[in-house]
Amino acid sequence: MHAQAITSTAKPEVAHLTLCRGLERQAVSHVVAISSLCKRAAGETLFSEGEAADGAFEVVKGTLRLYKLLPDGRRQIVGFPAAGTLLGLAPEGAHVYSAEAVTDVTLCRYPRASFNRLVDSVPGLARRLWAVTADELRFAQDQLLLLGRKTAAEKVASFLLLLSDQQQSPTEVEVPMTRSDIGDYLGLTIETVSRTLTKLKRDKTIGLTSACRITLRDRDQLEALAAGEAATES
Amino acid sequence: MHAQAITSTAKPEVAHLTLCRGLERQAVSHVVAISSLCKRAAGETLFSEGEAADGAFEVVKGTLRLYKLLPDGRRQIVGFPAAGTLLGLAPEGAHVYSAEAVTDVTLCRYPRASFNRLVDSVPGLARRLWAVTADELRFAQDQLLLLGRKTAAEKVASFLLLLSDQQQSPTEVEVPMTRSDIGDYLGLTIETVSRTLTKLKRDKTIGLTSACRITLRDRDQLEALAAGEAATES
DNA sequence: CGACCGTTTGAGATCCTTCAATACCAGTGG
DNA sequence: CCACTGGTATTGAAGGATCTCAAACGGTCG
Repeated sequence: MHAQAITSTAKPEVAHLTLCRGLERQAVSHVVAISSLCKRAAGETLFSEGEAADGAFEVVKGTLRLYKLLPDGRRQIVGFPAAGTLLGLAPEGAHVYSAEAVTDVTLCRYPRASFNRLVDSVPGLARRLWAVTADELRFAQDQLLLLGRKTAAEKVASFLLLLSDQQQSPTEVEVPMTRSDIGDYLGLTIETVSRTLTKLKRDKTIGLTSACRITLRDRDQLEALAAGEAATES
Repeated sequence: MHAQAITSTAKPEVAHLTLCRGLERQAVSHVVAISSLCKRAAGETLFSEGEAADGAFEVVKGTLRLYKLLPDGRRQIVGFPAAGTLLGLAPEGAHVYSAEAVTDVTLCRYPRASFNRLVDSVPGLARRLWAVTADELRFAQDQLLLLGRKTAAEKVASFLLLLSDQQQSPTEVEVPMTRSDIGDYLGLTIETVSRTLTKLKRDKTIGLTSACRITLRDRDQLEALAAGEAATES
């Protein structure tokens, strides 16, 4: 809980970063030239909605939460970027969401000005960034379907499968975020999240080793739920 | 209701299309060269989720609805693109949502292969498309907040202001879509949409000339509602 | 006029929330 | 070692916003 914001200028091992995939040797060296490492302890803020966006980031290690707030404090989390995710890419002005560290995180930072020059000078980079952003858009639209039309159980099932995908672990997932984070991501309250998990446990669809460690015992059932195949089990 | 799908190869007056804004004279002529006009009557399908994406479109006239379905028929509308909107831009494979005409529509179509060549050959185009997609992403994230955390009244108020913006009409909006469309856009049922509109009318916040014609009588109140400023009026 | 389709309105049910209490877990200090 | 504390998670009971089901209304078209 003790805040400790470290921003080093040490060059990350940038060659295998997401931003560099598919780039030529020389282009990669340019990316390395402008990047710097940046760390945040769990709970710390990376940037806030409305602040000037002074650059882009790539998550190297750990998990962030990105969220938007309503004036009275209602919160909607729009994503939990993990290692390999680019963020803060497009905004030509202010950040459109806030970013906090869920766990201790390491990031790679690209200052706005040099990043823009890079995009102009490296052929194909704009197109790659376009593709990345288009992927995020697709993901956001899936989330629209989830928030607008799925039930609590379907939402939670979708979320567990998302974690499973992210962690490339078909049966065992780590849940670094709190129930409150999960609720604000799925448009539910913490109580509903908790109750839904308990119900899935009773049904032997999942196992709850601890609050942050979940076993996917019946992946088929979870996938049916997440897909919305109205298979209402008694 | 009688289906009538016309696809002409007549060149649209493409010079002032969204895709061309900011492009040089020669580049514009290239865009013109690959584009074709395309029309759909109200209710007709432009493409369906899962189909191969054979090109991109720009709405020239009219309104579309883009939506995703769950297996049991639950529908989430992800957007109502109107004139000036580009769509089907990014997908390297299948469409990720279905598109239908809400009103009679005119579109400009860019076939995939030539469009891709264009993106590679026109400097700055990829970057522009990236910016367009980033804008859509931002919009989708606002919609996440709406679906996940706003009340029915806040959702409807946001929707009316969106229409007002789209139509650049501060007090009078045309509602071309049905209550069912609105409900599936806001994550509500048609009954709740209708009741909410009736309540806003009783409160003299809006006027309901007819089902598809709404007067914004108290824009401040609508904006306060849409922003989520928990101003619960008696 | 009468049928049709979308909208509005009403009454009751439901899912999820709210409020409140209890349980759990880790860290701290006695 | 164990009680205490603070924070998070779980569980319970009651309430409410929205949904479901059903009927009435209203505009359009033949």
